[in-house]
Amino acid sequence: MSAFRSQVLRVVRRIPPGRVTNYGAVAAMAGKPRAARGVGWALSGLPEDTDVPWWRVVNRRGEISTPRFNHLARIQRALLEDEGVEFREGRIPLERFGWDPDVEELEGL
DNA sequence: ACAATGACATAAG
DNA sequence: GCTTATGCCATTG
Repeated sequence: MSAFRSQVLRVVRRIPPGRVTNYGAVAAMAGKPRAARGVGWALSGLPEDTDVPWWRVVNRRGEISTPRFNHLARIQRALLEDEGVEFREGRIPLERFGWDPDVEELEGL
């Protein structure tokens, strides 16, 4: 278990329900702004019973980046919709559901 | 240490 | 907007 992976999981756990973020942002919050791929790897090894909301992590376009040939993508979408996240033409409007620490404070004002 | 892989990101055509 | 190419980071053989 690398420190990087622990950080990634810690960050993903902070993502509020009904919101999504991208790998790059998670990587940045984990301390490695360019480790988006590392984040993807970290999430790929998560167990099903994990307490980490990995489904709130999508790619920069707001699309589900999980393998299309796997059930994973399907359950991810189901979980997101269940939290109130809307899918627009197969992708999520990051302008509304995209989560960023800065935006979080702006909205909280 | 090197090469290859991956749930990525960004730039260029 | 889509397809390629390049860069980046962590992990594995």
